[in-house]
Amino acid sequence: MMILGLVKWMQPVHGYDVRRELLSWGADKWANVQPGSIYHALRKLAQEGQLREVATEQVGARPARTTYEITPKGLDEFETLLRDLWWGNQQAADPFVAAFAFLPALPRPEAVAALRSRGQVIRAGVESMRASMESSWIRDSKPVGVTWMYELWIARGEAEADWCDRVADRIEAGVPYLPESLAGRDGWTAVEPAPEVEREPTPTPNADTETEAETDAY
Amino acid sequence: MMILGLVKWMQPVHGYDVRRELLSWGADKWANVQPGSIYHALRKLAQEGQLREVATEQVGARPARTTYEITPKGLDEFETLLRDLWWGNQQAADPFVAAFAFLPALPRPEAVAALRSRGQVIRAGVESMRASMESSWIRDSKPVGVTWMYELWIARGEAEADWCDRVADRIEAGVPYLPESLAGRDGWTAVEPAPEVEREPTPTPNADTETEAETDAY
DNA sequence: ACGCCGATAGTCAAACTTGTCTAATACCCT
DNA sequence: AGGGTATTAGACAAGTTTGACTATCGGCGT
Repeated sequence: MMILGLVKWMQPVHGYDVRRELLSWGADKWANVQPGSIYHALRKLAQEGQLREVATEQVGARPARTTYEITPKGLDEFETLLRDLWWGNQQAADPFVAAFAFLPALPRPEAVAALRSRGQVIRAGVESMRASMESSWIRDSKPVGVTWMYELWIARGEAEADWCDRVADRIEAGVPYLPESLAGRDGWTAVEPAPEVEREPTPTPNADTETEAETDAY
Repeated sequence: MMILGLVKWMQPVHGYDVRRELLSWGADKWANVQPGSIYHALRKLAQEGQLREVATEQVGARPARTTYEITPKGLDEFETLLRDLWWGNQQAADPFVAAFAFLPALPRPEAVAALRSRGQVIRAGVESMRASMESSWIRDSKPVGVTWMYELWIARGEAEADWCDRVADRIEAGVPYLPESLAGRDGWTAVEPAPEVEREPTPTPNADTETEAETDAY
């Protein structure tokens, strides 16, 4: 419950504020919270007694906005939730890994190309993060934790980019996909060769905050 | 949709088979596919014409089971889906990062302890993965891709564990959370000191068997 | 021979997410 | 002043995921 935490820290807030803060953190990318979910979450939390409605003002004929603040019960819940996340160790779901599981379904040259491209994209992302980490804007207008988070992403990114290259090399070298014991087995026939259009690293829209280096990619 | 791929490779299958295969891959952890979703997915895919119902047998008085196989349309869809995932680069949502964002809400000593513990847990996981990678069972009864996936996890894990230690050191050293420019600002008051119950590193995650993960809500 | 346990196969309602829509106001540029 | 765009707040329906639940069959220990 990110949202609980945000309310705690921005008290009292209305949904729109929460939404903006989340987006400014880029949290829609790394937490599973899209703007659309916020209001529902707020209402549900309020109804569970973890938040309390504090006021409902209306400006002109615009939608009325309701401000919330956290209740002791909510604080409590936040605390345990936070601790669970800090102490617990859960493996995040990664769509790429899922796709990688189907490695043999892709023609070798394409797999190699994809991995190489991925490696590059990741490295570019790492670079751009490193840059914005050093930018003074981040450095002295955001809590240090933000920088540290960047460091984590960078570390992960580097590890992953290296892995991409390593694996690409192996695939290129023709390492067989199956151990001999299963050699005959197929069903793992590759998908049609390739869609002739050569792919370029999909231009991922990025850049929340400034530092708009169009060096794309996360 | 992983499931399409699985059906392609195990054709013809019924839901339960898919479920078992997924669980045997541990895919409920790293893909977002819980057993409960499978049947819904199958029906939806069938209804969209990407799968075709092939038979419905019934053994005794047990629930009837329906077997599916993939259609050309499904193959097509799978192909593009697969390529999107291989080429696209999307940042996976990570609950820990979300929690880390609330760093200042935790008393320093606890944050340090939690990070250290996390580092250890991750290292232990890495070790156990390394072990099962070397085990002959994996080596010659599973596709090589599996080993490579382990390598990825190991690389990531090592990067992350190091990061944990680094950050723990800094927090311990008392590095301030906010830049001076924001020094006065609070609202980031830490949560109650600590629930005196000492936490222990969650039981070391074992690579090929179950690992508990707790649900987070928003 | 009998009861218990785990595997088999799948259903279902509830919870959660998400993208899209509305509709008024503020801002900007010429 | 006028017209276009962006911002402000939030509602909503549709789609997905999930955990909990059924009910049967096959073995295994005793």
